[in-house]
This record gives sequence, C-alpha cells and structure tokens, in this order.
Amino acid sequence: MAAKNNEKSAELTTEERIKEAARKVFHRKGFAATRTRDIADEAGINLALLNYYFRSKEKLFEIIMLETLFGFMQSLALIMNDEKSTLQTKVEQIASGYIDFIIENPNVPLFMLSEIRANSGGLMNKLPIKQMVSNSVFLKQHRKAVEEGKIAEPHPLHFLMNLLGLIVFPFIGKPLLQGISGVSDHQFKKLMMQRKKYIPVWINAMMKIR
Amino acid sequence: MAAKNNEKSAELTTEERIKEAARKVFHRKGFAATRTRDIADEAGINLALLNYYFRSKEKLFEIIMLETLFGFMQSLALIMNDEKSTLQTKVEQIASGYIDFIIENPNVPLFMLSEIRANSGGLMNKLPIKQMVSNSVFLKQHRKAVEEGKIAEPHPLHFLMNLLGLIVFPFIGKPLLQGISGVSDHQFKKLMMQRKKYIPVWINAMMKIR
DNA sequence: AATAAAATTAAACAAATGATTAAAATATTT
DNA sequence: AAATATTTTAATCATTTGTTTAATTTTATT
Repeated sequence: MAAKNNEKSAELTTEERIKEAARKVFHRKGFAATRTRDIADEAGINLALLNYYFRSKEKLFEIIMLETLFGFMQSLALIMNDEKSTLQTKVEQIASGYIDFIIENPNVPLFMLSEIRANSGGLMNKLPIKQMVSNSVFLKQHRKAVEEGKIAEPHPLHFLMNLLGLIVFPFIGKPLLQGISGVSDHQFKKLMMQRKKYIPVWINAMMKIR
Repeated sequence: MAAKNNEKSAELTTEERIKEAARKVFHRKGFAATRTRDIADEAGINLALLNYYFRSKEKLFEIIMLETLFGFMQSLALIMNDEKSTLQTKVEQIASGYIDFIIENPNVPLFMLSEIRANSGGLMNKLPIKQMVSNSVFLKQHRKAVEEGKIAEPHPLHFLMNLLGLIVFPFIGKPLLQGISGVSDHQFKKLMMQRKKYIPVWINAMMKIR
C-alpha cells in the first residue's frame, strides 16, 4: 500500500492513473514483456481494477497504442499541412519538433515500430494515415519542387525515409551507438540537439533543394 | 569413436535444427513473445529436447543473440579495417553489403535494437565492440579527412548515425512507411536496391566529402 | 547378440500470469 | 439516516509456460 506520486496522482482519477502507468510500462517493455501486475504496481492500484476499468490487457494496450500512434502522426500531419510554410521550413519544424518529442519520450519510436510489426498492419488500418499523408501540402510541395528541378530524387518516399531516418535512428540505436562510441548520456543529448540544426542542412545538401 | 559422423552435410543435427528454429523465431518475435513451444514446433522436435541440448530458454537466447550481434558487427569491422580502400569506398561497401544482408534477414535490425535495449548494455559488454571501432582504419581515415577539411562535421558519430540511419531505418520502419505510402513489397525492395547507389552519393553531399 | 550410452518421447510439475469473484469500503441518492 | 450504487480489495481460478522426470527408442560399444 505504498502511495507513489501523491502530488501528481491526486489530480488524476483511478482510470487515468492506470492509463498513465500502462503507457509508461508498455512504452518501456512492449506488450509481450509487460505484466498486468507491473502496470498495477506502477499505478499503485489493486490488480483487479485494471480489468474493472479496461476489461483486459489487450483492450488497455490497444487504447495506448492508438493514442501513441495518433499523437505521433498528428504532430507530423499538422506541420505537413501548413499552407503557409515552405518545404524547407517544414523540414526544420519536423526535425526540431520530433527531436524534442523523442528526448521527452525516448521509448516511443522503438515501441511503435516494434508493435506495428508484431500486429503486422492490423493497427495501421485503424487510422486514416495514408490519406492524411497522400493529400498533404508537404507532398504537393515536394512534387512541385521535383517538377521545377529543385529536388533531384523524384520519389517522395526516399525524402521521407531520409528525413525520418536521420531524426529517429540515433534514438532507436542509442544503446548500440553508445556501446560503439562510449559517449555519455549527456554528450549524446548534446549531439541530438546539434542535429536539430544539422538535419535540415543535410537534407538540403543531399536532396539538392534549391 | 569412429563411426558417428556419416557425412550428411545437407541434413542438420537435432542441436543445429533447434538453433536454426530458435534464430528464426527469436528474430521474428523477440525474446519475451517467443514460447519455447514455438521453437520446438518450428524445429519439429519434442519440447524437452530444447532443455536437453540448451538447458534453458535464456541460454539458447543468449547464444542466438551473441551470434547475431557478432555477425552483424563483424561484417562491419571487416570493411572498416581495410587499409587499401578509401573512406568513400567503405561507405559504398557498407551500404551495399548491409542492404543486401537486411533484405535476406529483414528481422535482424529491429530484433537487435530491441533486445539490446531490453538488456540495457549487459549484452554490449560481452563483445569488444568499442575497441573494434575506435581502433578502426575507418575512424583514422575520417579523422584525416576532417583535418584536411574534406569533411565538414567533425564528430564521427554523426557520420556513423547518418550512414546507419539511411541504411537501416527504412527496413525498421517498413510497416509504417508502407502504411503511409501504400507501396507494395516489390516496389519497396526496388527502392531499397536504389538506395545502395544513392546513399553513398547522399553521404558525400551532406558530409561534404571531397 | 548383449550391453551400455545417448537421444527422444509423453507426461507432469511448479511458477507465472491474465482474469474473476465475493466481500468490504466508500460515495451517492433518497 | 437508510438505502443504493460505485469503487476497491483480498483471495482464488484457470490457463499458459518453462522445465523436469521417468520411461522408451535409437545408436554405439563390447
């Protein structure tokens, strides 16, 4: 009966506390390695309350997964559909915004990618992601830049893979990269902050945006 | 002690069959989601034989994990320590070699990165990876290129993160990227083959190698 | 062929784990 | 205050899962 975050959790309902705990544990360990007892302990509630409020581990997971995926894609969509900003500015905003976001939520990228693979597409179809991107201002601007000869490689997926790869991979590969290089957590974060400015420059240079 | 080894090189011993099955299932589902019964079924053997030959799920996993990690790093090390090839050539060989490897072993990258995170460094210290890279010809050549002003960004970790990110991320993010773009498996592979040639060019452009 | 050793199998065990139940505590309504 | 509804708890259930055991079959040795 040890109460954990009394200040923080005093404001939350039991249902919300379970959800926050579930988000934390699922993000860190993934679905398969997470025990319902881990979530109950993290939330400081009786195990039975998890099923009382959410019926099952699966149902609770699906809520967390959809919210995580939606949050991740929505912030991308908001930037991508700004009519006023240039393609160049969008790249800057995506790099800066996602690096900040991942520093705050370091487990989200690997969690998302692992669980999407495990559910192999079943989850992807619950959100209208394809339309969201295929109708985006970002894509129109990319297409126009290609037509005007400002971008060398025509396929927009290369553009997106390069941008997301440069942003996300260092975080996903952090333990490996630290094992290779021996940089500290502090040094690593410093390098990531550098990349907020570097990545748009790099993308410019490699995709030949003029 | 004469007669046991009837040369049946096409066939595998029971022990080898279990290891191959374990590799397959662990790579696809990860440690936590893998059931020992999955491995036994995949290998077509009785469940008890798994413990007869390998003592426990953990021991078997550790063997697979170390072999996977070692194989992945060794192919990198071989290229990186070639005294004769230029930095440029090394980038080409790494991009081409790893893209081919991952096309053949599509589950290995996410498996490695997930399990390294789960074991948080415990596994990384079992292999002398740091020395392997820090003493590499690759790093010496990178340092020299920076001194001669041929590479703009001095930190070699940025170079490595960019190179690996451009190579590996598209595979790790494949389900997400396909969900976004709707490209088929065949189209996706075609794009990956393109990247074998593109990535060295991109790296040149972004890192300003001259 | 007889015997010993090794490999394989079916069955079962013990711990872990997701879920449920019935009672107790708390809050809300009458 | 009494009655009712809601929330929480302790205990337990049923299944899954890693592992072991004891018996059986196959292989190797004498």
